[in-house]
Amino acid sequence: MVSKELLMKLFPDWEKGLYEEVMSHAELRTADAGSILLKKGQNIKSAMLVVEGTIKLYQEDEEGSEFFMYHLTPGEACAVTLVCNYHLEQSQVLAKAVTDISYLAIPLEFMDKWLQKYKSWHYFVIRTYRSRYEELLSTINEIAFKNMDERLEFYIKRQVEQSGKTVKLTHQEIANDLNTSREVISRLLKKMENNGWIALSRNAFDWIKK
Amino acid sequence: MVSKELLMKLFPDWEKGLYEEVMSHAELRTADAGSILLKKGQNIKSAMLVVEGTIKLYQEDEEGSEFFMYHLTPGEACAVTLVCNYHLEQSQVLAKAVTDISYLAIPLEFMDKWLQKYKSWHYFVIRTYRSRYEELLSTINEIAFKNMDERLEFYIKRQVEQSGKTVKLTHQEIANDLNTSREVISRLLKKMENNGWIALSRNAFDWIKK
DNA sequence: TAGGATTTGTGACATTTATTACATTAAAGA
DNA sequence: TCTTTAATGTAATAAATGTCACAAATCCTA
Repeated sequence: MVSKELLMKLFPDWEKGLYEEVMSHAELRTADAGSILLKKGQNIKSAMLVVEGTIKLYQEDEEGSEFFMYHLTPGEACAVTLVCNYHLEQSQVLAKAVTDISYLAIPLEFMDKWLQKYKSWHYFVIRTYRSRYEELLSTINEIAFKNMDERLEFYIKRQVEQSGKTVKLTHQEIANDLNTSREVISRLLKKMENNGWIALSRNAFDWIKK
Repeated sequence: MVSKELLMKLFPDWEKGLYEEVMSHAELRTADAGSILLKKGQNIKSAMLVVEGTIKLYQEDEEGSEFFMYHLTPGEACAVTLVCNYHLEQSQVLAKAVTDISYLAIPLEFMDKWLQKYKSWHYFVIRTYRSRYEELLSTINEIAFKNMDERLEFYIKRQVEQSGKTVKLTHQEIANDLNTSREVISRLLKKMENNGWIALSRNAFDWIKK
């Protein structure tokens, strides 16, 4: 069970009654770093609100390649799971836990009830969609207009925002997120090191620019 | 002024009172084919609901290149204009009329009022954001995973859905929408013609595949 | 209908990214 | 420590796309 205090901290704009409902109907689940929370094509069974840790959202293609879109952090919700009219709705995205996480899983039948009942929930859903829409816009901005060196820089900065100067990712993992090859990332990281932007080590590097 | 009948046809799920409000507060505006309705960075002054014609939504980069994302057709609304908390909100996107259009312009002060007052408006906003989010997902799917030949095919199919088998666009215009060069498009279209997918002519071509 | 403007076709070449192939290095176990 | 595995470095080459240059076709207008 989640405490009301925690809920109020994570979701400060909710109505009183909504906290109570969440406490009685949401299940607090945990998942290990690296585990897959939602797959493309999988039926959505519950809404997902992040309590602790970081989740990465991906677009998945037919062959199983994954393209990183944005992070979800505590107090944020997975937009696609919030609006499911019928139970057979399938996920369009892939969600993976980056760290060990805990999240609230809310059965879908409450989604429509709460939309009817709580204004603050309605606003929460709208704000969630709006902010995810904006994340996708900036993702599109990157891939539509920029070359891999700039995209990598943007990508690293987003990681640094999430988890600090030390980025604990292998070149291969970064390559997968950006849908390119490991060699390309190795070369570009080496160039960044030569420029004094990062300090490379094994399985990780530090962002030291500026 | 718009008739209630038209509104009911375009926006069938609204509440009675909402139709009245729209009729008294929305301004029906027209714009010529090709005109720009919203620029990146421009202050948003009113919400935009399409009544007639087609609008194209673009992502714009710093140098002014434009990348096509999706169409808006009658009964649809421009998501970014629907949720503006304060009046200084700036547009993240570029909106252009493809055909001569008419649309409802609703002053921003009503956005929050109607969210408070009309459930059907709330649902309308959520549905709008959800469907635009999904459009962006499929746009990302194209640019992240596919080569230009497949992207061009996808692009043409979307045009055909909008305006029929005859696509009235120059190679240069298509190149701008896909952020590539005219030569690339000319070559790929020529290949499609050789494959019997399209019939080329000046300023336009026909999609004849299948 | 001649001349100019726009659109399209196409070759040559540059750049960016992807692929292949291996060597080297660091970490993890046995 | 020695072995094994995973991660990284790097060159050579291929493929996709972008750029430049100019010809040809089509349309528009004087």
